[in-house]
Amino acid sequence: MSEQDNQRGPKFRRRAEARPDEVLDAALDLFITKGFAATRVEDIARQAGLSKGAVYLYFPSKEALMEGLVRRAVAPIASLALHQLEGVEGDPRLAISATLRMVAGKLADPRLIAIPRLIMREVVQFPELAEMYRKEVLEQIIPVAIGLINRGIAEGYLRPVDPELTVRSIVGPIALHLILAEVFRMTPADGLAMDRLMDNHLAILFDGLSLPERAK
Amino acid sequence: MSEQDNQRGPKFRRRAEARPDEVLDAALDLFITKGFAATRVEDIARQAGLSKGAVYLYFPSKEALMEGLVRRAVAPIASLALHQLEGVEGDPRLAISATLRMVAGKLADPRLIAIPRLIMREVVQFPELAEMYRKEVLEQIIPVAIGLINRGIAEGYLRPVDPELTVRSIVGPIALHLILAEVFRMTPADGLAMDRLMDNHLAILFDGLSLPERAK
Amino acid sequence: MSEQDNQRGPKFRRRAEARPDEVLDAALDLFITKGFAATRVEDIARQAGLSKGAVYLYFPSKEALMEGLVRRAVAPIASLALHQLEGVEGDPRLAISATLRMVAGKLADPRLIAIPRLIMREVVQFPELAEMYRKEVLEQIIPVAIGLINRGIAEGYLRPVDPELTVRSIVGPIALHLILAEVFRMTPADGLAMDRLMDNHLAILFDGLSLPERAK
Amino acid sequence: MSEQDNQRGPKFRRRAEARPDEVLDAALDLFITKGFAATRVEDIARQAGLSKGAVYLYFPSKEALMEGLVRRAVAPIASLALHQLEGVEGDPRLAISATLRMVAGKLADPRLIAIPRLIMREVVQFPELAEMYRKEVLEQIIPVAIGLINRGIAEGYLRPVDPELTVRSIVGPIALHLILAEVFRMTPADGLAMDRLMDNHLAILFDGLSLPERAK
DNA sequence: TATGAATGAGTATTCATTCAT
DNA sequence: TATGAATGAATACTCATTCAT
Repeated sequence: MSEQDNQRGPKFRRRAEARPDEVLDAALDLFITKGFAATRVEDIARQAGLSKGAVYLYFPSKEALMEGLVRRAVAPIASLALHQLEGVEGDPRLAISATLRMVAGKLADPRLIAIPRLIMREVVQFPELAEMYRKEVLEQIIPVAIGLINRGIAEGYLRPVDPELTVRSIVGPIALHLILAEVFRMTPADGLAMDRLMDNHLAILFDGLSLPERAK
Repeated sequence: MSEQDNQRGPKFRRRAEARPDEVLDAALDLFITKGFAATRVEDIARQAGLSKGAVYLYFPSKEALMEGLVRRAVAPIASLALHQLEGVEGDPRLAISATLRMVAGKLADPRLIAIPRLIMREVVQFPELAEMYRKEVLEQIIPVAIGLINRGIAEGYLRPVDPELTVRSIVGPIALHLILAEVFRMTPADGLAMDRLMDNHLAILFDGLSLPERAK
Repeated sequence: MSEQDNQRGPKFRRRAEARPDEVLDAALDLFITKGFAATRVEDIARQAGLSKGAVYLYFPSKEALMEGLVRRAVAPIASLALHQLEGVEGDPRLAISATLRMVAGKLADPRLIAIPRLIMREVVQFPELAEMYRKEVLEQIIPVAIGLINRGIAEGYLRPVDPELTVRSIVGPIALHLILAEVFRMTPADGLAMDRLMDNHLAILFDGLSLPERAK
Repeated sequence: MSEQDNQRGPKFRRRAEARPDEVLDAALDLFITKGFAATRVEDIARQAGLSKGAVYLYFPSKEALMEGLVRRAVAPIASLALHQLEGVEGDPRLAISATLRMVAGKLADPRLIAIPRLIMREVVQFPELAEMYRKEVLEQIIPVAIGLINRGIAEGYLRPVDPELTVRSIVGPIALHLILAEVFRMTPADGLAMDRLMDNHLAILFDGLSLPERAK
């Protein structure tokens, strides 16, 4: 089999083992761009550089692509934040700041918010995917965060808040910032400005919006 | 002929005036429950209590239903919050608290979050609807909120923050709370607990998560 | 009931008896312009100045409109030519010329070719209409024409031709001229030029295309 | 696996190369038999021996079938008559006779009149098809016929007639004969009798209907 | 493995016809 | 008579999935 044989593919054919991943990449792109329903399997195939029939060699159905997509994304995302939060000592605000800045950085990467966005969009069609994401990602990360907050409270760093609800206060502003940007195209004049958002958010988060009354 | 007679009786029921609204109600229900693509026009018709053909008397296409839905929702939502925020005097934190609690209460009503949820889900298919929502709702409300924050800063109530980004800090936690609940079925053990969320959120928002160092 | 009552109709409401005819006029117009299948009953109603439902007061179905159309057209057309051809004496070529010129004139009137054109177009859907037209129009006229030719032969005016087939030679050129004009938009540079066609046609018809060999 | 196996056996038959042509054959049959509007794409598919979906592999729409039909028919028809008329020498009446008899024979073949009949019927829906037929067929053939007539006149074989209008006199009787037969089921007692028609027509065409006055 | 022709279930939309008013 | 809102059968077209090669 000569070089000519590779005519219509990418420069060189990837090892077959990478195929399912290429299909998932293509599917993710298109599901994000056009939604699940409006994406044709043939589009995915073409974008992945193989034929419609071949997609079915790797995934038994279009729905299986969705599941595969989430399944693939779940593990690395979960471990990502855990390593940041586990085993930190001292002032938990430092850990929160650092982790949040790291997470915010990651989330600005379209490939990484893609999965939760996809789930948010298609949750009515695929409720089991939301559940999987919850179990594999959220329920791994949130308890760690809660533990951190609890420790912060116990050690006198943090006000005695409800840790579970406080997670919303920590992450919510970033989530809303991204939604406004992605869904409604509303960003500050200088773009996504994630750094400025984080500065502003962390300042308020830790020290509050109220101006300390000086002359007390 | 009594009222009961109209229940499901004759083949032809006559113009109800409210028909378009009934159709939109049905469409909203189903679009939320199943998504736009998976909802059949016939389902909408049945749910609205009329025939498939009749839907087309009021709306020229399935897409027009989506547009009609957003268009109908846009005006009242916008005016809702504006009346809360305009013309308030004194400590803006009181206005923010009151408005936020009101908004949070409204958003717990499924009919009201329905539209933004729908837009978030279908934005790739109907980007113009997101834009309409932005113009008619978000760009009406947000500047008022920004104005309030600016006044609060000027009058010495609030820390000198970036008002535009601070809006994310004010509303974000509520948004995330709702997303976790609606999309991922993650609520506190006692349910949506919106009141507790608001208490916790406002405490942090205004006074910060950090415990004031007393004995310093 | 005052003048005001007539608001939305034509200047004054026609006598009700004329209604069916108005409906047929409208139907003919539209069937010719758009074809039977592509014409909506509502279009006919609107063009006739009444409501969709009212059409069904006069005609039980859309197909009945077609039938009514042909039925109405049949009688006058038939009698038209008959009066020209019956009881003429002397050289039948004069009668043929006169009648043909008259017929050609009539056929240039869009309202009059409309019916045969309509039948030609819709014959597969309504074969019984073609049959009706044949019985009521063609089989009335053609025998008279044949009789005329036969007399012309017997009296030594005409060559001994097949009268039935000769009818095609007499009328065919006009038919083709109209088809080329109507269907394929092919007319001489100066328009339909029906007079010139008739002159040319009759010259050939009676005296032949061949140049008489003079010097014989 | 024998030829018989393809009769109607497996669910999937494989690319026959001739598929588009088979689909057009089926479409022509049905369009002629039932008209364009009354023919369902599924009927065409069944008649062509494949599935509805497969039709759309070859033609993007039902209308494209019409266009394909005319496009396919156009070239051979045009060249057909041209070869008859071009380059003939001597008495043009011989060429006219021969060509006309040939054309008449062809037109008696249902497959060949099918296209012009179809165009005549559907011209209001598809005016561009009539135009295509005019350009590709009529405007190819008619000028050649006109040239032949002009030569006949110049060489003293024919009377000085208008060549463009004379084409109607040459072809019209055949056209009308076919219309009477096809549309109105009016044929001579012995059937279509095309030969007798041609004899009668050509006799009149060349020598006229008038009996030469012998005793002159 | 890989292809892509073929299948056929599924759905938005149209429009003749009905009927309450 | 007259209206036009309402009905629902009918149909073009799409696309996930299959399978002969």
